[in-house]
Amino acid sequence: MNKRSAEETKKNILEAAQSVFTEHGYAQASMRIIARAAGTSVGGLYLHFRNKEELYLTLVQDRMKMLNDLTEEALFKVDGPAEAIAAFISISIEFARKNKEMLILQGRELGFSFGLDRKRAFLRERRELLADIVRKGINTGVFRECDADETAWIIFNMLRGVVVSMVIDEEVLCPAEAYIDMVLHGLLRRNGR
Amino acid sequence: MNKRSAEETKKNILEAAQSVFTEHGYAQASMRIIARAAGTSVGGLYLHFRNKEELYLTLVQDRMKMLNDLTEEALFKVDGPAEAIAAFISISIEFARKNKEMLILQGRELGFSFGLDRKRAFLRERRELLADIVRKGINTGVFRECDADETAWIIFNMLRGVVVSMVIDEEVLCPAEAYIDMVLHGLLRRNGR
Amino acid sequence: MNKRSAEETKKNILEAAQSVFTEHGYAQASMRIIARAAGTSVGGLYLHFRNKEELYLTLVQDRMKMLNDLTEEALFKVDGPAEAIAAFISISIEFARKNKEMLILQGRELGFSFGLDRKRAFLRERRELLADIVRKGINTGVFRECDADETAWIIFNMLRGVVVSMVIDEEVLCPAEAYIDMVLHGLLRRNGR
Amino acid sequence: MNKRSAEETKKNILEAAQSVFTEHGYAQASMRIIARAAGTSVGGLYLHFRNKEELYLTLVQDRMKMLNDLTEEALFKVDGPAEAIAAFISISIEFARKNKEMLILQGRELGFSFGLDRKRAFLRERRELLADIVRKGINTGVFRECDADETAWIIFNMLRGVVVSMVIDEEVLCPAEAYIDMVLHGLLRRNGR
DNA sequence: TATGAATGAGAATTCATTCAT
DNA sequence: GATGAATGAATTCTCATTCAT
Repeated sequence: MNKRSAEETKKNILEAAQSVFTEHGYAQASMRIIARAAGTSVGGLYLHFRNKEELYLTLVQDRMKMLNDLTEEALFKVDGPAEAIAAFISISIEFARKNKEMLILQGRELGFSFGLDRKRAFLRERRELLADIVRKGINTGVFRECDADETAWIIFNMLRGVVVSMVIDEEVLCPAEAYIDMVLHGLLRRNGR
Repeated sequence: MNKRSAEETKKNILEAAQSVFTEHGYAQASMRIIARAAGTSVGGLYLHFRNKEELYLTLVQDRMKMLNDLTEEALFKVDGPAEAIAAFISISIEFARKNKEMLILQGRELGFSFGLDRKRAFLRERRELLADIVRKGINTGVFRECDADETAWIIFNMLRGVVVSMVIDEEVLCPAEAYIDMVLHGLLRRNGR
Repeated sequence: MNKRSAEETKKNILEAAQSVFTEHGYAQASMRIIARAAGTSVGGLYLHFRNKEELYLTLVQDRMKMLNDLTEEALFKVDGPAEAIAAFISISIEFARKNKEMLILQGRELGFSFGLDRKRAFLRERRELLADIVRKGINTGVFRECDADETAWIIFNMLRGVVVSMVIDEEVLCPAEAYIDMVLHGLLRRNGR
Repeated sequence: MNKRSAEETKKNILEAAQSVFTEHGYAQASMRIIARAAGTSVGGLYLHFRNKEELYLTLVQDRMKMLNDLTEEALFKVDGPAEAIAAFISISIEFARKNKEMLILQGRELGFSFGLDRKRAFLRERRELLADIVRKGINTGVFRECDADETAWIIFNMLRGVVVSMVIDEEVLCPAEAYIDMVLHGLLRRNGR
């Protein structure tokens, strides 16, 4: 086969793997099942990925890049820090809705290999992106004075919790707007409101 | 051996199991390793727990009860909904700091047995507790008008995200006060502030 | 405890063991289950029997003796070889009905230990008893000329088949009389009949 | 490896398994031993059979089919019910001599799965075949009046006893003719004989 | 005597990975 | 490149037997 079809096979495998990982979890997803789902052979998997871990991590990288691209694109279209925060939250929740467990099947199962480092780098980057937005909001007087890094952590963890919720709760999620509202306004009643 | 030592052994096993589960995750924590960590034999494990799942679930039940007790106690001492929210958040984060992964090693790995149902019931209960506080806040005019259930979900998921963060990030957490602040005040600058 | 109650305990254990062996088979009958059924402890079992095999074999010896006693008693009351054959068959089937698997759970599972030898001796003895009856029948002209030993084997195996049937078939057995009839008359139509 | 060698391996395994089951019995025949005997690995066994039970049952099905084929063939060549009975007995004993324990290692050990049902169906079928022969013998006046079903049961159980004897007794068997004679003539002296 | 917790070898089964075809 | 049979180590779990109490 030529390069193109090799690339296609790889894509096939990744898609199949995602659905299998999503359904069974990492440990319970056997290479045999993934191969079958991808319409290839067990050996075929090893032609494209050195081992199970690499297959999994490739998948994760893919999603991380995808989320980064989506976020970048959305922030580009947006004006002002409040809108930026709103966009960040919307994109994150929407993405999570579509990729669910992919985001929570964590490196812990994989034994803290290099994959975790990359994930951490990715997470840090996103947190810093958030912190930048917050900082800008404070500097322009749109947001109240606060520690931008801490605030970024908080919003970020809130979004991670949404992912957990999707995996565990089997209930309808509340809309992204509610999260945005909470972040922007908090709970306390405002004067003159 | 007498009953006392049986009870002690059980406690030993639970403690060892917690540390092994915490370090390796559920799937990678083998009964052999747990037995070794508990200073007992593989067979000994099965003398006290019917199987791996029961061992794990016992651990989880323990923590759930512990957290419930702590929360109840804290809320009893507190005045007003804002303080109640603050207490709920503090307690949750403090507890998570001490129990880490125990709260995130999820049912998916265990095949969605009754264990998951109990966890869900536990989570629902806590969410409802939160919702009650929020409702009271709204009714007394302390909190702004909002959907109490949604708000409870949001705060709850934020706290879950904190747990995830503890498991993954290996970084210093921002203090509970920051979370409380965010929930109570939100980000936007208030008039006259 | 004194000797009497020790003897009673032993009897208790044997009875419990029989019912457990009968229900689970030898391999699946665990000492724990037998102990529980006997209302004693696992250790208690080993106070009365050196090991599982000895417990089982004791049981088998008991039944063998019981069957021998019953047979002897019945043959004593009977006149003529035809009646003796009939009695032997009746007793055997009746006994099998009451003791079922005890007779078929065989030494093979136990690794051909000395137990098998005793069983074989028992079986040989019974076959010889049958052969004696047949021989007497031939000598007195009641039975036709035939090889008495072979005939004993045949009748004996027929009775073993009845036991197998009880274990496997879960159907109503045909009455002992039918077996007796077959043995005495055979299938072919007789002249003048 | 190609399909041919897969098929061959399967055959190898079955042959090895038969000899191991025959020697140790079902419960004591471990997959490790069977694998070693088949010159393959433990995992290899599971490549061809879902589990131990399936491996065993495949073996049993094979023998059942073989015996059915042999019987059918023999009955086809034979004239009259007496000869048919004789053929049935000869074939059964000859077959048992060659396949020994395969026929007696029982379903009880296997937990009464579907395997037992098939065995029972097989046994019932054979009993009915016998009953048909007997019925025909009665109708044509060759056999005396009797209950054909009961008679079939009796002959059948006799043959099962032969199998038991082969497994247990380690002695020379008496020839099939002796069994045939007993079934056809019975023990009692006939008039004018 | 009696108990039952503890032991550890051994069972069935799974599965990532390799490699001859 | 592609296949899928083969490997064997690792997993969970069972159980006869021992022994401190």
